[in-house]
Amino acid sequence: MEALFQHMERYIDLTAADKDVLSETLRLRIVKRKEHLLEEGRFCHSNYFICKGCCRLYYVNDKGVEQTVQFGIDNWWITDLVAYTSEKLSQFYLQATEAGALVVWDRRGEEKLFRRIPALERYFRLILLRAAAAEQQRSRYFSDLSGEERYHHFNRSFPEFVQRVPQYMLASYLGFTPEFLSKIRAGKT
Amino acid sequence: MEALFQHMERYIDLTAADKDVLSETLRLRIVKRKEHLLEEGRFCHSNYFICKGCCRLYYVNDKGVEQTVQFGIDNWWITDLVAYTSEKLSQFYLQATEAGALVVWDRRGEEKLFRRIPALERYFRLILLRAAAAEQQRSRYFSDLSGEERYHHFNRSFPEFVQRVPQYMLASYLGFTPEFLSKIRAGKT
DNA sequence: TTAAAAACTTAATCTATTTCAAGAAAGGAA
DNA sequence: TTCCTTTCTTGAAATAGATTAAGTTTTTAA
Repeated sequence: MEALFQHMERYIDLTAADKDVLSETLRLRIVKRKEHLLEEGRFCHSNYFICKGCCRLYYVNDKGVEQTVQFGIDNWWITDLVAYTSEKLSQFYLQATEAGALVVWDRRGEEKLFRRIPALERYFRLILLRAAAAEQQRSRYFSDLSGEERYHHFNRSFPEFVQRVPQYMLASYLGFTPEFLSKIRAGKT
Repeated sequence: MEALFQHMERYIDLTAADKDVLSETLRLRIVKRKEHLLEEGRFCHSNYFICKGCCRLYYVNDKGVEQTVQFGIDNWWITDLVAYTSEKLSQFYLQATEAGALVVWDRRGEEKLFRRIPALERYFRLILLRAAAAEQQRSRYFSDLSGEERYHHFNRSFPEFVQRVPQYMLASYLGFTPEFLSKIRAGKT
């Protein structure tokens, strides 16, 4: 929980009272490797802050193949935002790819929190802004680079991360097949 | 400007005084077809609310081809978020694809506005949340559908919009070449 | 410590999409 | 209207990456 406070304090000021309110309202969840936080066809009541660990948002296509659309690591928020905001059934799975600890932010009770700690509006505005900026960049790399270039670029940008997840998850995130990633690696290392 | 107030009031309450402050701080800008609001290599001081019209964010790749990464129409905000938030030089062009009217939100003066009208934090949080949710959906369609399917899906979802922009802009936005789009169209309609 | 499951590799074949090149149509300005 | 620019079309040849299938290596759980 301390990890979340520190993250928030990068963007806003929190009083001791604010932290008490947050501690009382939010709860910690310990997850095992491969544990699901959300499955397709379920309602999504929570947004998750990753204190420690790695999660991925993925879906399963008609052929039964898992496609990862987003990764989250320490100090990121992750959830199925469509399901979370619209109260519709989720079209995604949310899974911990390694053991870790999360803070669970519940949609029910969210408004109360925003009313009690208005600075949270700002906090989420700012992290969503960062995410949107990152997404514009990613859009660009995605259309500008070939699959192979995309892999090398990602590898250079996040070398430690590439070690943390299975290749097949990374491949689908980067927009190609695991077999192709295997070839890229064979060609260069 | 009235268009912006109406949009804000979908998410937050605005007093008459709030509107006065906004009117005094923000300014309206009329744009012609093809007019640029931002060019590569420039600083980006503004975020734009499109009252009426259509804009696109694009870059020019090594081959000199324009790649559209985002469209905005009536009631959307658009800018180069990396350049806007980091105060670095822009890597994108922002262009009006048709004549229109925009509200210019200036970064300098932004903090003052947030302090005077704290509800704006919430407004931007909520629209960024929507954008992030839409982006997760888009990510999914992008990896799940073939180029041709993506075009048909987009065409079905936004039929009126497809008429509004040149095919080559749409093609790069959908992730393929104008020639290919031409062939898709020839094949069906 | 071992068996089973999960993850990765390799190679041959196949295909969606790109590239190139040239011409046709449409649109705007004069 | 006419010209000039922009946008769109068409077809042939090339290619990045997918698919399939089988085998190998690594990891996990018992």
